Amino acid sequence: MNAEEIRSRLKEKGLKVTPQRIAILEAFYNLNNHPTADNIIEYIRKNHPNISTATVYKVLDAFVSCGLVSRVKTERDVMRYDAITETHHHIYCSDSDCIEDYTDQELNQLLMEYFERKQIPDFTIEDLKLQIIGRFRRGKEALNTDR
Amino acid sequence: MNAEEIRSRLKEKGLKVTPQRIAILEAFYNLNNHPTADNIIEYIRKNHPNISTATVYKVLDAFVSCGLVSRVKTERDVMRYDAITETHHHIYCSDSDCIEDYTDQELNQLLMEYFERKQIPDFTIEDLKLQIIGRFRRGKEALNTDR
DNA sequence: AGTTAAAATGAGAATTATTCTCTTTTGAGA
DNA sequence: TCTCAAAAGAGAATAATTCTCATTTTAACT
Repeated sequence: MNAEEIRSRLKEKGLKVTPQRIAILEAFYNLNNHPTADNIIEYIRKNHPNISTATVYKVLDAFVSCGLVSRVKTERDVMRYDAITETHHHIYCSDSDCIEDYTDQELNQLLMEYFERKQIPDFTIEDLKLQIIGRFRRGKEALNTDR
Repeated sequence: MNAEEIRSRLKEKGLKVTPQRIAILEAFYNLNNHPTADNIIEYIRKNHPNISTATVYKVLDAFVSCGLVSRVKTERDVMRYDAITETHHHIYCSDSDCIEDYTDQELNQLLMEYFERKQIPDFTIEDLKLQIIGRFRRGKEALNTDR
């Protein structure tokens, strides 16, 4: 994902292109997984030492509003963000803060079919996200160093 | 759920029975849905005006540790708690902070069967929670005043 | 290229939820 | 009843996020 692609991503969403926004969106594509605001600040400060904290939060809000990224629900009091926009699910390690993505079209299909049969009265579903909570067995664990 | 039942709930979990803990657990059964620490504080202060904030947080942590309640993942920076311990899912209104419960044995079954077929390598599933995100249509909405 | 208005940024203060510290009190078993 | 570890209380401390407002920048329009 180069700078030009990032610019056009921003433009597509009707966002003004600023160096700060480019840096932050770039951070998403370079940081492994589900970063916190702080992860992003730390990352971008390497090359842009004077982007302010407030800006990062404001940009993140803007990105969330336009659907460029989404917030990840967690049990902790730090917000995490996700730049994957296609339907996917999350694996939450219960012995660390690691969150991994889980994408499987079959699961999506299964859920869609289920809710076609079982309507929730007066409710329109916009998204379905499965939280898969559990733990990785030792060995594999070392490979999952997402925070 | 009377005071005696609440006492024995606490004892079952090996927790010391204190008036504060009784009040807080009682609050869960009287407050509608997925309260925040603040909702609980507000509620219990009516009858126990001098329970401190720190105590409420400490008690909530204790309850979470012993599985009496669980934290609910949200996109906001307030923690919400849930006293339902059986497997269930959550309906998140995207236009309010309302979270409703969704319980259906068939869905649980469907998910279990799916993951029996599709194992996640080196991962042991402890819980599956579906986030059903969307919005209630007007009319019904007035009935869903969970914050 | 220059002008302009609206939007974005930066710096730091402010706020909010939560946690910590430390002293006092209390529950529950001996 | 006594004892002591655990729990509670008060308020300070912390951490993440939001706010304020003066300054700068973007992008559309000459």
